[in-house]
Amino acid sequence: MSARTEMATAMQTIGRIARASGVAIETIRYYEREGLLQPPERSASGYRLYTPEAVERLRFIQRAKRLGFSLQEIGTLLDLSDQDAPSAEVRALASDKLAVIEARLRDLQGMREALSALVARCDGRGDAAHCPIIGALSDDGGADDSRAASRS
Amino acid sequence: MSARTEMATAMQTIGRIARASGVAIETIRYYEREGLLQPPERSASGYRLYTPEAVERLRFIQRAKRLGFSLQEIGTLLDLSDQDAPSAEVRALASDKLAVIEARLRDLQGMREALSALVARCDGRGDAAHCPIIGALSDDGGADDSRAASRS
DNA sequence: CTTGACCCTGTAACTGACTACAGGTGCTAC
DNA sequence: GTAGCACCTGTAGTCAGTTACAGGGTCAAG
Repeated sequence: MSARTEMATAMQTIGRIARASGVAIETIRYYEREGLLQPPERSASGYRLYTPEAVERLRFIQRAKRLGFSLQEIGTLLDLSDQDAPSAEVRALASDKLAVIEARLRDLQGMREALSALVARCDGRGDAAHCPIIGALSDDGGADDSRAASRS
Repeated sequence: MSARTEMATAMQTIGRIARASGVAIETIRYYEREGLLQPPERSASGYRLYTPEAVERLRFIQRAKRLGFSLQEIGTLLDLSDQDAPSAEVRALASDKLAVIEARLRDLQGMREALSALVARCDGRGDAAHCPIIGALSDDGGADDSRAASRS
């Protein structure tokens, strides 16, 4: 195989595509088990032999992960892409995920607000008994601590 | 149960404090194993008997969870509170957590922006091969994608 | 011919916060 | 006196996404 013949496009072992993609070897095998990568060819001795497309597929997975897709969703995305499904399905998946991310954002914004209000109210002097943070966690609002409410 | 004797402030079984706090029985036992709740008294037959403060402690845990603290951190918070430690330590824990939440928020905002840009670019017509979402995940190279480049 | 780097399979460990189950005892009500 | 809950301990399973072995076989270099 000197220069580029029409044949095999320089098959690579798992270690090479791991380095090329930045995905660990074990993770690549895991993705294969999970069905995100179709089983590659094997050499006579059983080594996995990948085409360069495998690196692209791994990069696809990494990008989708960065956008917040789970591996399962990424599997679906790859299937849709492989089968050249209607792009509306891809869009639906993406906008569902967007909605989830936005919900999570609202959640976290609530946490941030509550927490920063507490941090602002605590000057860091005195001790925990008088700390507004502990106070807020200990009891909802200004309820006096009497046992009047005990009822089950 | 002859009316209220002077003694124990109406000790409750685990099932009752579970209902009163909204925390599942198994979870309460789990918190005990994890050291968030100190082991309660036991009846002669070995049943856990809780004081009403246990419900408050469980509510503390729930509130802290809602603010994004891990159980381990909540354990620390409870210890600080129990030992009446300097409130600066509580404050430090809270502001560390705030920083983590803010970092996570920035992360998610990045995801949201990237994803909503993609969703906006896909009109849901045509098929996956021409879907800008798939395109963006498949290859960083071209936002404007000309077919020329990507033949693997 | 022997290192030593690389690859294989299969299975277990890890994190965090639970949740479930098995196998048993105690309590309450009819 | 017997259902049928509530409770006990201890262990194992769940989710997601890896990561780490153990115990081998393969390959290129010296």
